[in-house]
Amino acid sequence: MEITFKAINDPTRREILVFLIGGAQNAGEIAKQFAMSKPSISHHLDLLKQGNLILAEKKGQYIIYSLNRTGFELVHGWFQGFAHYFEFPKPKIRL
Amino acid sequence: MEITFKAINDPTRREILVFLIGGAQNAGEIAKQFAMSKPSISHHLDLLKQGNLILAEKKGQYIIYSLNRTGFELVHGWFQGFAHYFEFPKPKIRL
DNA sequence: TAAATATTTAGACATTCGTTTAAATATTTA
DNA sequence: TAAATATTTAAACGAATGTCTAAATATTTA
Repeated sequence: MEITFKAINDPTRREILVFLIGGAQNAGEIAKQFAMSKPSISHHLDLLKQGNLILAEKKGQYIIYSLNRTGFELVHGWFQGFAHYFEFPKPKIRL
Repeated sequence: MEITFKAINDPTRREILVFLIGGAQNAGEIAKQFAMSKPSISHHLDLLKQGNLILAEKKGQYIIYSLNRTGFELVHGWFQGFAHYFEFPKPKIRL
């Protein structure tokens, strides 16, 4: 919980997550999207992984990162309590 | 956006939000819930307010805090993109 | 096996964050 | 108007965070 919220807190990490909506990518491709050193991105990927927001799969010399359902469901679940309080309007299409 | 995620990042602030699901409360009543000084809670309330997660209304010498839809909708909206990616299961009851 | 490529780990450093105590402001009550 | 109550603002400080460069590890290719 704590580590998941922490992972989401950083803007670069949120951008990484949004980038991965487009599909799984290796660390190098992810790093290319940002004006930041590879070690920094590597560190961000590590925190996202700790928060169960992404998965890492080694493929040869590459590591492929993809979105991980687990972390998102955790946060989604936490927000459900407030959803009831506010009664968010029903989405038009299937969630 | 940034300030809203930042506000949600801290565990004490998340607890304050959950506490307010039970209804609006003044700063003193909120502070009572935590083993922490009042100025600390006051600071947390300020950040939550900045993130549009709570509203503050002065009532005599008290200040009444309540949940603010705005911030929650902002975060909810951000997560929608991932919801589509994962297709979260439909909730059983109305959101 | 040596060189090249992909990625992480380690260490350092400035900035941000959460907390505290003390003081200030605002409102109510005696 | 003076005292009491509610809350915030200010200043200080240690801990956590994000970034960098340099070095290490793992894999592939020549």
